[in-house]
Amino acid sequence: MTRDLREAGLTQQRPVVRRAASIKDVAAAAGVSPTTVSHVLSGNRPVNEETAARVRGVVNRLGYVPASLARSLQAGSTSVIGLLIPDISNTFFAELAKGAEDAAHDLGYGLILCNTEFDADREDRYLGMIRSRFIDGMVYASGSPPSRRRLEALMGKFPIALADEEVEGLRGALIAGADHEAGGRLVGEHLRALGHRRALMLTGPRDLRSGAARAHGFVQAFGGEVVERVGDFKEDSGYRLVAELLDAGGFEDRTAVFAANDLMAFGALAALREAGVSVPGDVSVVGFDDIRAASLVSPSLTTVHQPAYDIGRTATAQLLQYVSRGEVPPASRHTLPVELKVRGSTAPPAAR
Amino acid sequence: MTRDLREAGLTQQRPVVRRAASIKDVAAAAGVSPTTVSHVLSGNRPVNEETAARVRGVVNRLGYVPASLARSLQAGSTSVIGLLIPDISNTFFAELAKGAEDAAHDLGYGLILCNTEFDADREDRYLGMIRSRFIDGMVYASGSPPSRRRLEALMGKFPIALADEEVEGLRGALIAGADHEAGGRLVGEHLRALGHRRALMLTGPRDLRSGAARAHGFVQAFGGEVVERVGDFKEDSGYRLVAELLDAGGFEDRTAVFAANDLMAFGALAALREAGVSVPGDVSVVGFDDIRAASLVSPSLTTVHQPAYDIGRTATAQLLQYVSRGEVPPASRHTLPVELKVRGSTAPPAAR
DNA sequence: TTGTATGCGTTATCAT
DNA sequence: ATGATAACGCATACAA
Repeated sequence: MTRDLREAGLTQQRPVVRRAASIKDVAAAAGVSPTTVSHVLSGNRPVNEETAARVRGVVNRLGYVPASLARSLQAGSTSVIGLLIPDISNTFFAELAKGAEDAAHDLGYGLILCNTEFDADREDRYLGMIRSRFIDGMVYASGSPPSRRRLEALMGKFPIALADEEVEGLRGALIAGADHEAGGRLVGEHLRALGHRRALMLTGPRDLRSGAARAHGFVQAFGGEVVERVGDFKEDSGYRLVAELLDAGGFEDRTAVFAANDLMAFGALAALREAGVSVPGDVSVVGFDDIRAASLVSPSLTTVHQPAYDIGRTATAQLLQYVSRGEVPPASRHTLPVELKVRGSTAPPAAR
Repeated sequence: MTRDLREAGLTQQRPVVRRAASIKDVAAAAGVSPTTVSHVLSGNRPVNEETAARVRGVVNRLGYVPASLARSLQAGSTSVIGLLIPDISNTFFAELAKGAEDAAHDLGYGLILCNTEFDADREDRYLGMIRSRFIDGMVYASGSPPSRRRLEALMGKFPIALADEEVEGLRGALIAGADHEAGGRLVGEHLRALGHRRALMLTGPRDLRSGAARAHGFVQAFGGEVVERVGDFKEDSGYRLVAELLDAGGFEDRTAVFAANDLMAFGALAALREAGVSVPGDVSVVGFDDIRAASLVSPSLTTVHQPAYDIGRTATAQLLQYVSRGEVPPASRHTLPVELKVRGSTAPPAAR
């Protein structure tokens, strides 16, 4: 339903924006040079108080606002950076984005949202913004494999910081991320302490370091027998993987599932419920991320809390520290602590 | 924990970014004029194929990418717009942002994320981006009251579209939003049909049209006795309002609560649970928005689904339709349909 | 088919 | 204390 009020005469017809006042217009109206106007506004050099007052009057009267575009061209930087993420509607990335935006805003930078939907073309287009120097830097929070080579060529030439996800085989990067291995370890210890000995692990795509680290920490600390299945971090894949195993009888007497993220854990939960398997009575389920929904589902999900906000904030703040000085950030890693949230989806295995 | 790998010698020392190649550099290296380079790249006029090939070779060799900043200055527009929202970590706005980003991307525009945290200063700073013409337009999705006058001055002068929220007293705007009144009506009818006659309504801030519309539709369709309490759309206020009423005995024999958004409904749910009031046994609770968590809480929340993605997408697509032609959008309203999601938090009132 | 000159709006440099 | 001029990097009107 669309209603156009124009015909109702409720709005005046002035479709085309008229040219905004420029510094020249102000200068002419105030009887001074553009240089003086510039200095009145910037305070970069002393101006006679009377002259300044006159200029300010004209500025107000004309509603003059300096064109930041021209300023950027002259300065060689835009004070805008990009944030590249796969999916803003995933609360993990939304929190990360919030941290990034906060950090950017604090330092006077704007943030362009580059939502890729895991689409390589889209990612490429956004990476083009940094090559065309429309943005001063990029916080990159998506480990989608196709772009690694592209990223490699950019990094070192342009200021890029990695958030959350290490990209396999990428050297020399500034990165802020959670301690994935410790997270996996916490889960392993928790399940082991509860008495579980046979587990199913749902991993993320093979080429993501974070996933490997989670798996490694888990397997090591758990000590028991672990079967791995590769998913894609989406709810569907968690569902499918578990359902398939259940159907094929491959689940056997496994009593625990560790999913590499909460979404896949939700999928696993759904598959188990449909199959009439009780959680945590028959099988315990653990996720990773601690997105908001994790504490709301029933049973509530035991998971590893990732400091998404801090990851975004740290990556951005670190990046800007270098960007603001016109430098490319050096390789360094900022590891943020994780925390195991024990909730209702884990319990000791049922006695057999 | 921060580890700097620089000292480890793992990265080469080239801190400062060297000047990128410009069109002049390409022209000189190819032995042609900048004009020709420009035309080879833009295709705006025919160029001899040999010349063009030579130019392209140099472009590749030098890694030349046109500075979009300079292009924007010349063109008078940046192909970037802003999206102003109060809180990206609220899934409603995250979905809206996704829709906006999709629409912007489809039309070749970038989107600057302006997260205000309901902070007026922050909002002002972001609105400044449009005055300085760094962005070509703004999708405004926050009805925080302090800025109405500021907004009024901008609208008509700059391309702004309102998403989701009508700002009270603002005329002449392009707006895309849900059918709030119909939503309220659906809830009223639902509760009435279940047999409820006395309800508590938790509204949003007084000066938001959407809230008023929801309340109006609800009160009218419900027909019974309604007590209203004003909240601020945050979970806390839903909790506080209900807890206070419960403590003061003001809840009386009310059997239903309609919160103007899901967050407040969650708060209400928590307050009722703490007071030992069963939902939906003793009291039914209804929310508004249908954020992801609504279907996950226990009991799952009956609520009105708002098409957040569509709202963001529609507002943005409409705005860009005018922006791309250098026009200021005319007043028009795009009303998107809502849908009642009946879940576990509503039931007939207990017989007394 | 190609080149020259000009302008976009600002700030820095160099003069006065 | 103020101004003239150049430069940022590109696109285009005009000329050849």
